[in-house]
Amino acid sequence: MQLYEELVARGLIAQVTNENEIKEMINNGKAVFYIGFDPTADSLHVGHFMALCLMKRLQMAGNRPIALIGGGTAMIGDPSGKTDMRKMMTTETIRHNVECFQKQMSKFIEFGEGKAMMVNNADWLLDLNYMDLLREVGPHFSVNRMLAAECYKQRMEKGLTFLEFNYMIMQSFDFYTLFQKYNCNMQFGGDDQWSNMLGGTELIRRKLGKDAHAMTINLLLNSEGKKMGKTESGAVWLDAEKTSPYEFFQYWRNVSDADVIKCLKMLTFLPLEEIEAMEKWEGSALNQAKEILAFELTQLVHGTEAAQKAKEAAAALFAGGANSENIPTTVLSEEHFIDGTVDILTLLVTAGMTASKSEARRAVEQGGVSVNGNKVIDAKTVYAKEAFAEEFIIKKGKKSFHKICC
RNA sequence: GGGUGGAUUCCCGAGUGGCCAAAGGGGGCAGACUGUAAAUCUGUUGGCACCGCCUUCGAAGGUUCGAAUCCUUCUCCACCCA
Repeated sequence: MQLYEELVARGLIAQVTNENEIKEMINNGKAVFYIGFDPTADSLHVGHFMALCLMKRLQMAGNRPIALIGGGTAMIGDPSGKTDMRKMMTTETIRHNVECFQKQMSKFIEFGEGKAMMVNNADWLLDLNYMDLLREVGPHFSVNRMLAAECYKQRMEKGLTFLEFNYMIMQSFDFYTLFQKYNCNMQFGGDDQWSNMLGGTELIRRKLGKDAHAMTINLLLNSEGKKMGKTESGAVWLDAEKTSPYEFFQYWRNVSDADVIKCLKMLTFLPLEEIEAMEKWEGSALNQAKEILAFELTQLVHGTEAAQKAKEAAAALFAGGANSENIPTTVLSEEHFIDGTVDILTLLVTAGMTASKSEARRAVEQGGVSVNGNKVIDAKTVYAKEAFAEEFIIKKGKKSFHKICC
């Protein structure tokens, strides 16, 4: 099976400008393609991970990847898929995020001579002259058509500023620039980027009379149609500091039945035949598939050792509790103790298991908290310092574990 | 620039002088059930020293015994006119 066919089989491809030409190009390693990443946070997340995997697959087939970091476009903020106006980011934040992105990306993709290339669109966007730009690309964009684009349509109800309206033009200008500088003839991205990407191919055709291509990958949606990779407390980050390998593992271990196979196909590098075999598993047997999914992904993101540890920690905890080296841990310091003791509410809050003492109290009162397997009944329960010499594991609800030591 | 309507707790959205920490829904959290899934049912959902106190209804002032509700100014948003 060739690359393009595999991408289709994995359910990755959403829209393409010209199927035959794209197929021909990427299957034969003739594409120079780029994917843009706007540094809107200080860590990459799962959506970026998918794009990076795609990059890797294409690279393995001999295509040349360009990772574009949007140090310039982040100054504007992409309105696509957003219902509200974004807060403008400060230039310092953007610069910091760019650095974080660069560091993380190098872990997934090999950059260097003859390998992948990394560029920052701040390098050409920041110094643009307004008049020159207007005269150069302005005539090639129809406002009527832009307003009809899906990504703006949604915003016509809630409001759209001129700043954000220009996002499409900047992204188009990126493609136009890369086409000229590096012969970049293809752009990939999430499906929400489709109209922005077409803006680029259009601009290249009008300005240079040449063809460039665009292809989008499906967004990772769960069976309810919501974007995956998000939890209540925010995104699932690739940075181990922001989302620990254990939490990362657990996120994927807990996907619903309906989503396992899809995730395996879209996110892992496991051979399709293997995944198709798992498709036949039913009921609780699917738990095994979830474990494989969680392990594979944790391994890709955090390495084999971390994945192994996360898996063992989870197994130990859910099997009954003993020997759990690798779960999230909080170390207490002197100021947590009053008269040599700490109360359970303080522990829950300090461990970050609840946001406030009130929430902690509710959890205890509703019978949702246990320490080393024993249910905590009284919210006023206190623990002496000596209690932490032994293993001390708090469990909140069914799945939330945390170790406390001194 | 002129006019109109709006800003409510995580989100949507009720509330137009005291009975408001604020209806209802969504989401979250916890319990039961279970497979670390889904569905369902129950409880809960501002904070704290928790039968009491404190802080919230865009911001700042004011009227009043008392304001999310009334007045003034300001900020932001949508719509209409230019």
